[in-house]
Amino acid sequence: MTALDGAITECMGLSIFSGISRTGLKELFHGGQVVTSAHREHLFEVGDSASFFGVVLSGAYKLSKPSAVGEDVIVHFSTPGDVVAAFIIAMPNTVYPVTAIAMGPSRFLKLPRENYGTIWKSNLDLIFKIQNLLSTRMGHLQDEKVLMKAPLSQKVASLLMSLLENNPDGETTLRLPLTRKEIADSVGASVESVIRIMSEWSKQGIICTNEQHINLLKIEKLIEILREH
Amino acid sequence: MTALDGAITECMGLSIFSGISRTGLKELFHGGQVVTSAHREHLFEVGDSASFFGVVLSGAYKLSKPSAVGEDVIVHFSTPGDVVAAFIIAMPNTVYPVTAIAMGPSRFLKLPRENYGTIWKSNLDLIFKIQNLLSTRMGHLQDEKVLMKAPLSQKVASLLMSLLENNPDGETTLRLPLTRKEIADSVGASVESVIRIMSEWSKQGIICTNEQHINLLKIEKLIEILREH
DNA sequence: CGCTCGGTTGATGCACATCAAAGGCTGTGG
DNA sequence: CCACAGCCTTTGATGTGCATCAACCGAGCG
Repeated sequence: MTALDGAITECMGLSIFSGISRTGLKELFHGGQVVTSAHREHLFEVGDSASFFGVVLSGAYKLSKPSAVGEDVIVHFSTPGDVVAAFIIAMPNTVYPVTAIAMGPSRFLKLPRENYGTIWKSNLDLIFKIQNLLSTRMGHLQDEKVLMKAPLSQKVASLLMSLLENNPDGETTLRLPLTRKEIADSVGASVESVIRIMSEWSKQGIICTNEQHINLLKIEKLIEILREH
Repeated sequence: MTALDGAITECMGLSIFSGISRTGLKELFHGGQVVTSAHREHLFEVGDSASFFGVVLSGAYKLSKPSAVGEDVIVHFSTPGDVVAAFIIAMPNTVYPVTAIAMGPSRFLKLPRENYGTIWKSNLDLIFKIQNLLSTRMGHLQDEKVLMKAPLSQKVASLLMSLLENNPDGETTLRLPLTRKEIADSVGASVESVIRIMSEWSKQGIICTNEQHINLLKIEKLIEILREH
């Protein structure tokens, strides 16, 4: 229970729950529990019957789908404050369309699916905030599609810039610990190609990595790369 | 007014409005008007301030975004019964993120943005149906992303198969009139490459085109192509 | 001390894009 | 009625961005 109380406190700061009182959150989170995931631990797998949704509290999870070749494609990075699987839960009898895997130690507020149909659904304001969340996520997918024909460097630059949006102003080091492989899986390229591009950027001092944390030193340069051609 | 009445009748058959009475629809469509678009006519442009949303009545519209190169990328084909721009309208002060262009003569039920915030919003059931619509559309975008690394033939096959979903059972000729260029813009390839693949299929009797209407003669073959490698 | 994991580099090949040219078809204006 | 422009399709020749394969290094770890 104390973990849940802590989670409630954490959630009060999130924009998606703004305007909701502590007791309101207690209701929304009824029957919920905080789960902690180790690095690379699976929260749920594609094809599992969808029995819960929830909120990312700390760390991060990557949502990926297996491709025909067996290689996974990452469709979304879920960072703290992100609501996961809410849209799926809204539909009857569904399975998760993606696998959720922890990137580094992470914490997740796990809520029973029933909550959505009852308590969450009755909060119209919340429903619309979730719809907006879904809408912006779709916007990102569309933006990626637009870059389909663009050179790989632009895809990588675009990914890094979009991850920057989660950062507080001025902070240029991405919160998310990202391996080159994960970048490759996200933009649909091979690790080697991503490495070739990023080590070139490192040489030029545009970016700088340590311990999988990427620091975007010269954002103007990245923007320039996006405009190229 | 009579055109609007006709539109109401047409909409009564749509699953998204199921369970809503004629008078209910009259309310939802208050202030609406039926616009007819000629082939290639623009319904709205990317960047326009979003003043209306609506329902496709007949024909079809392609939703596309301009890429850096100037070439357009098609993000969605909207066919009859599809609700367009509802998610955008839900957010305050937004512009259209895509351009909508008629594919052949088409008809569109144009509704003032105010309706969404007032009448539509108060129908919880409708809101959730729209959310599901958004959710499945996002699912398609994700599926496309998974195919990023797949050979072009699979992307084209996947597109054709997904368009088949709109068809009544047994009907294998796509309702949507599609040019090779549109297919290319949708899967992120060049016209020539799409043509090379599809004319090979034509020779093999897998598909058959006339007047931009594509008939999928051997669906098993297409499924086989999707499973390959 | 072997193991896996993340990063890196070079050599080779292929699936596409790109460029070029041409023919049919439709609509439009002189 | 013809000329002309745009659009759609097609085919061939040529080039290239990136995947693939192969090998190697350092770091953490049981």
